[in-house]
Amino acid sequence: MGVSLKDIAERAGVSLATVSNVVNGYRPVGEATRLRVQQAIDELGYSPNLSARHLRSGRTGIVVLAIPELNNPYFAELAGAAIREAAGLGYTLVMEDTAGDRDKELILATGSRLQVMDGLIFSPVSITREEVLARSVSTPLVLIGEGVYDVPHDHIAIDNIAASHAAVQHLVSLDRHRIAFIGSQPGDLRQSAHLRFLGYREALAAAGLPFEDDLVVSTAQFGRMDGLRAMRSLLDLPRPPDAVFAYNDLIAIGALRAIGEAGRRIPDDIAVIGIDDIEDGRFSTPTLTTVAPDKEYIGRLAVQALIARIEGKPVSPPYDVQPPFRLITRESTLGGLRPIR
Amino acid sequence: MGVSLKDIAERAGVSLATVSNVVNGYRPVGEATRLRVQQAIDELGYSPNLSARHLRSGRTGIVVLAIPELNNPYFAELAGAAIREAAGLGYTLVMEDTAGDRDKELILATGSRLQVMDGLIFSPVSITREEVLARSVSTPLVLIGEGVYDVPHDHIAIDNIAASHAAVQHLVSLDRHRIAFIGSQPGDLRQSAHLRFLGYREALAAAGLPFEDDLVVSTAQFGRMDGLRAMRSLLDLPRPPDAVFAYNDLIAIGALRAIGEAGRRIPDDIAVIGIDDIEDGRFSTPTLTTVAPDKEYIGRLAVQALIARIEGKPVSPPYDVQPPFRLITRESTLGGLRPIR
DNA sequence: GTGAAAGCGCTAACAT
DNA sequence: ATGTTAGCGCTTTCAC
Repeated sequence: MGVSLKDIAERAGVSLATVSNVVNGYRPVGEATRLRVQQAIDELGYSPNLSARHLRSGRTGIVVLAIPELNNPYFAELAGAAIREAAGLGYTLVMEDTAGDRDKELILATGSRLQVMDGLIFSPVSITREEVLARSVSTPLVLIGEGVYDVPHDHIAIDNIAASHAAVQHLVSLDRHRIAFIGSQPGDLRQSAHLRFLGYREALAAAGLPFEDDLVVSTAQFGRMDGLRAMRSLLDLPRPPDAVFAYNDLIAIGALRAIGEAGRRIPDDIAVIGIDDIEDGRFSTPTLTTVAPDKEYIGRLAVQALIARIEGKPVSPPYDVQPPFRLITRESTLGGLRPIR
Repeated sequence: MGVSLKDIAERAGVSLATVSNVVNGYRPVGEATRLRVQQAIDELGYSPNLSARHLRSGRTGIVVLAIPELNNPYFAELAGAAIREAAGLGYTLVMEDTAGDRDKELILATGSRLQVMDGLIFSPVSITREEVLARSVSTPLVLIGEGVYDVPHDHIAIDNIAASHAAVQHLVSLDRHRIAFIGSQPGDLRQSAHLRFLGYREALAAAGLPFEDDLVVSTAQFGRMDGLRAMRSLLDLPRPPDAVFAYNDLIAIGALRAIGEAGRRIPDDIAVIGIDDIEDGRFSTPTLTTVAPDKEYIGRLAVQALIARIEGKPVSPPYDVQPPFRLITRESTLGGLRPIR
């Protein structure tokens, strides 16, 4: 094993507790003593054994961020912000890719793995509200995204209905009348798909446009290939849409490709909008109009809220935060060639 | 705290050691006893406290994967494979984004944080060979990528010179004579940029093509925006290139965009090839020709090698593995419209 | 096949 | 301001 507190204590001729206090600063230490101890630490190259500390204190210093797809740049960008924030607050963030798998999600939510982590930031997709409610462990839990609502935990998610409404409203303002939606889910899998669908219908209604079943396509996953396939089926329709609202940017990018392959022009024939503002969409051809949630904000806030709970700070009721979003218009709806800044 | 071994022991009327053996199977346990213990475990919902186990065993069960950019899909894809492999072998993988920062890399390599981790998988970019050699701690280290060579650690990296050679050779076979390279680094920052540059020169020489200083552009980072800017400067040349070999796919995608903005055709006017085979390039317009390293293989192998060292398995000298790569031709060099399978 | 007990390194309550 | 000490939950050696 490495150098321990005891080694330092002996070297500096002080007690264990004093060394601990120099390291952690829980109690004041005399200047002369501190210096001697610090010197011993430097000489011997001491660094604390976290397992021991955690065994003693009952905390591990580990928080878990569980997301459904590490491959999705949306989550990768969000995770980056979360990792930095956690590190800044003295915690280690471990990422867990659930792949949307029900069993994995259940294990995480009910907390069999809880002995390892102080808290969990969770973006569920397959799990139900009841299953989260049934959770018995007291490890703090912060939910992000729209998998589950109305549970007694901090929750951070953009207003999906409003965001979708804004997206579709943008297409309407461009005088599109046959607006498709890609990404609806059969059943309730991925709740946010449903919410975004609602926002879509709401905006259609507000614009006095009819709703057409044919123009809604569900997808198995939420990746580029799903968008490509869905768009192809839309293009095969007797009367294809003149605009597409995609559940997310990845799907939208797949749709862009399908439209291009079919020889249709964007946005002249078909305009496309997504949600997420991933970097791909800023550089695609054409560039992708999107609704941008503040990922940095979401990632940091989730970590802050979680750690506040872990450390017993807030007596407040669970937060329910709706982070800001904004419409970013680009070539896929506005047309033209708009050189990147 | 949760349920402990002691609770189980009392409930089942056996000793601590017996419960431990049921859980870990180090020693045989009588069938009847095992059953009683197992029942107690199930009833009380016991799961071992890892901090205690690790304190006792001197291991943490944590391995760290340190990469320079979590945002780069190449690393995100590789990380996914590594996380799964680690989990399968009973380890927790923690990701650390160094952002290529020298200080962060030094701390990681010299091992101040070592008490927390059993081993490190490291993709260095700013650190030197000497600094890695100077490392005093014995925590196993596996290097991936080309930051550092000839150090006494397992090392996994594609043959960069050969990969670059193959890429440039492909452009040559398309009868391109003015082939540019984007991503060279001033100084030795990111060694692989230098190696890919060497492969580029080698292929030019092999084809009997002259080397032109003007056609080599260095970039600050390795992202889409860097590729965009570099390509713009190339387009401003009196005699722009007729092909571009980019350090990676992200840069290549930025270049695609710049070429499109300038109204040139791909590949008719300028052909583009990258390295990495990230998903973006499979769906871009045009789709991107690339050299594909086997990311899944690299991620899994790195974890396997590391854990073998941690568990003291191999007496073998450090591996130096060159994972396979292959050329994937797409529209950005072949032209046409090639519908995605 | 099973039990008793030492001790991993640390923190915090209790002394001085 | 500093020291002493009791465990946190577990693995493992030594007994039986």
